[in-house]
Amino acid sequence: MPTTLTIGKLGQASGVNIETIRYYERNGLLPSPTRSSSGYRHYREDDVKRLRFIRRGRELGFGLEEIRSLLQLTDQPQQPCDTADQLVQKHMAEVDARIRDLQAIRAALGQLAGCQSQTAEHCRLLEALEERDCCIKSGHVPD
Amino acid sequence: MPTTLTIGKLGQASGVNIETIRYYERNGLLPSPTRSSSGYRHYREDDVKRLRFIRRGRELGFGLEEIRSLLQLTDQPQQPCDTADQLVQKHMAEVDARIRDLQAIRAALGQLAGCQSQTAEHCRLLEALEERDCCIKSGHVPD
DNA sequence: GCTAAACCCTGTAGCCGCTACAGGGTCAAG
DNA sequence: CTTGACCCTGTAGCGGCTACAGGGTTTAGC
Ligand SMILES: [Zn+2]
Ligand SMILES: [Zn+2]
Ligand SMILES: [Zn+2]
Ligand SMILES: [Zn+2]
Repeated sequence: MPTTLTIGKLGQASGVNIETIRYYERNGLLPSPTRSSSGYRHYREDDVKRLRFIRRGRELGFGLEEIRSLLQLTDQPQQPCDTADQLVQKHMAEVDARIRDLQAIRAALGQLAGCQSQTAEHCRLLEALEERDCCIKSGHVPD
Repeated sequence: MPTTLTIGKLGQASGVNIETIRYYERNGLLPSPTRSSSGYRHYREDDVKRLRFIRRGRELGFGLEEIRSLLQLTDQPQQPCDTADQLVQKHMAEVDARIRDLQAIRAALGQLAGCQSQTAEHCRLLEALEERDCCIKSGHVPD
């Protein structure tokens, strides 16, 4: 049982791509690990936890800056957590807004699906995008 | 009533940002317009329509490549429109998937909102991201 | 001991769809 | 004739990765 991990093992253990791990290091989300004499990175178990933290944050849709401030908070357990809670609220509102936008898009697409025309001339989608008042408004029905 | 438009007027008429118009031209979505002797772009009414087409496509969430192929189709009214219809189906499935993902995120966030703890140590969000079995699993209730 | 595969390193560039400059030239109103 | 609004090109940045190229290192098998 090794006490340190190479970047490949860390990737496996955390479920994060190797290139992404290096990217996080460059961006200061993951501390620079110790290096072997030949320059290989060597990680500790803590780094697995930290990476998994980041990954779950990403899965919830948080941005890297938000995750950065959450990570900072975990290092100071006695600090008040209202910034974290505000982050949840703000993010939840954004998610709600995106869902609403997508549902509007989805509804519009539903109107355009199931085109009966065979040709572009009276295609539902194209008429809608061109704002042509043909089949939809004038009641023309394609063969 | 001018027969040609400068890029600024085109932007106003179409609701598309000037920089975006030039970007579309670079990417071949909008044909290169004629130029005045001093190099200014001069657009025709058709270009307004084309830009509005692109804008509505974007509002429905289509990518520029998809819009490019739809634009091609509008120039050939006798062509079959099945590629357009398949595009709608495919895109609608993507939107549905995206909505489902966001709803899962939204539900997870709902569980994490309304944290009662005052400190980071027992913050709902942080415990969840750290996968710590504290308040949630062990039933510990913060003050 | 040697070779081949599997791993690691740095640095750079690409993805999408814009947006924002910097550093110039041009045109119209007063 | 100046001022300000417009226009031009070219380049770089956003977020969050991902994919090389072109090297060096370690490890397993023979
Ligand atoms: Zn029609
Ligand atoms: Zn159709
Ligand atoms: Zn707790
Ligand atoms: Zn909290």
